[in-house]
Amino acid sequence: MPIETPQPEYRQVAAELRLAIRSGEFRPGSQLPSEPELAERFGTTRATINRALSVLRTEGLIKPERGRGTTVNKLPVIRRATIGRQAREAREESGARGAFAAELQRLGLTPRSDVTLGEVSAPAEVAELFEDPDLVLEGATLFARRRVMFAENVPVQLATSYLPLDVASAAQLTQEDTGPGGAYSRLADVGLAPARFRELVRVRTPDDAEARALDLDADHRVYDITRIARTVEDRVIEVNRIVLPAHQWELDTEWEA
Amino acid sequence: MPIETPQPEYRQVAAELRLAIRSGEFRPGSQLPSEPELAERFGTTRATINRALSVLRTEGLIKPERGRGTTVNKLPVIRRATIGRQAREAREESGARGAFAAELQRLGLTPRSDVTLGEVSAPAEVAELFEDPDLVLEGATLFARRRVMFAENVPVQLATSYLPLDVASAAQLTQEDTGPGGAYSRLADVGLAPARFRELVRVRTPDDAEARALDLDADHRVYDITRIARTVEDRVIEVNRIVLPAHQWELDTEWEA
DNA sequence: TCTTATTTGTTCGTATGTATT
DNA sequence: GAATACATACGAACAAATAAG
Repeated sequence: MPIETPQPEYRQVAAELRLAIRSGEFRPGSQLPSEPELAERFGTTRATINRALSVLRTEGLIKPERGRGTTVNKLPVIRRATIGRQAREAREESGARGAFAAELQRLGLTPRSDVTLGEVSAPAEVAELFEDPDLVLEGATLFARRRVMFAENVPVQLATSYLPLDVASAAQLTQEDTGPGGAYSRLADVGLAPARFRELVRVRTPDDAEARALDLDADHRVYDITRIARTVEDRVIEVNRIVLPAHQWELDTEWEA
Repeated sequence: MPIETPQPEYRQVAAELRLAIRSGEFRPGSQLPSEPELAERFGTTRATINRALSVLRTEGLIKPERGRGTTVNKLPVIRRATIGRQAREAREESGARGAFAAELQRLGLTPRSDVTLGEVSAPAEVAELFEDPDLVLEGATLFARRRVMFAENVPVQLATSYLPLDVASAAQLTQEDTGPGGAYSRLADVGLAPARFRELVRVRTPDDAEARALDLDADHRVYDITRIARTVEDRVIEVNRIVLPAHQWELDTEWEA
């Protein structure tokens, strides 16, 4: 009979610190005691404390920084509505530009967004999703709108929208400002309104570029979301690759039977 | 200017081993060399190898076991359809009982499922979702159908379906076998067909019970899905809490604009 | 059943590196 | 430059699970 295995020391310490944070002993935004101090307090060595802290770091609860100390994170969990986020009402909610801004305004957070535009060579896994003989090839040229989105100046989302070149220019999406309602409203304006969507969600570790852009460690987890938008005629009109720090987001889907 | 920081040694080792696995040098189901052997091969110590392996373990790529050695995992990623999984056709697909069996049969995997039935005291976060004055209280009594689901005898899903007592008995869901089409078909039979669904998805570490049931480590990640089903009259008829090992599942959602 | 060897998990002590104050 | 703080690495030891005899 498998008796209760006592948890290893670094997990016990992690659990106690987790409780101390939740109970308010260490408040969001405040500093934890240094590792040597914690080692003293828990009667163990710095190596064990360091391992315990790295558990909480990976969970997104704290942010240890060399030379600076360890801070308790403060951002609340952001809820992302999967369906309806493309509805015009949601996108234009309280004057917000796009679904992201609306999501943050609901939490009282200040959104900001950096956009980079340009033609790119299609990654293989994106190209094949277009199901278009001219585009299936890896290396075909697509128009890309890369966005880095911030909440309170903390990066919380990466999104790269890939469009066929003709679509991008027809819908005037080669400009930075997509106007009220965002890119989907512009596509609708030229008769290319998205009619069907599909999202594939995975969880994985961030690659180097993502970790840098989102200020994550290599052992954090991100949602990797691929969204495919089609017109009524079933033409794939956009592929959007979205990366979200997993500990900062909750996905919310509603539908009718 | 922040020059390229070379990755730490344990990450370099992890990356090389990841490649070696993907390239086929170490095949799914086979054993990795022992830690001392790998330490020799990479010119480092066992401590560093151990840390590198724990990176790959957390990613779900390998399964180190004390005394036994380290095995390369073999289960493919399972795709879970969010919408449509409640459609009768999907549930009854190729004679399968329920959506889970259908998902696995599509991959050629053998499903198995253990069910535990009984009345339980409602967890607070479940009770409040029922929005029913008699049930809102923590500790109200609900009927629970707990399922542990296996693919090739590996546990890959936990699901606990909570129902009000009167609903459970009316729909005959207090019996183990829910018949063709599963529980939702039985609810429909008695005029309580679910009409609207909502799913909230989070990613977190498993608790002790989940880790045991799913054979996971404490630093793995799981999807924590809460599904709420309502009737046409908007009555919450079921709350389903689903736990999936994050590295084994992909979530697939399709919808019309 | 008992013993022994093997394998991974954890902890310690120490040392060094890197970033910040 | 010095002090502080976290990150990584090494070597050693022991614990716990397994396998082989």
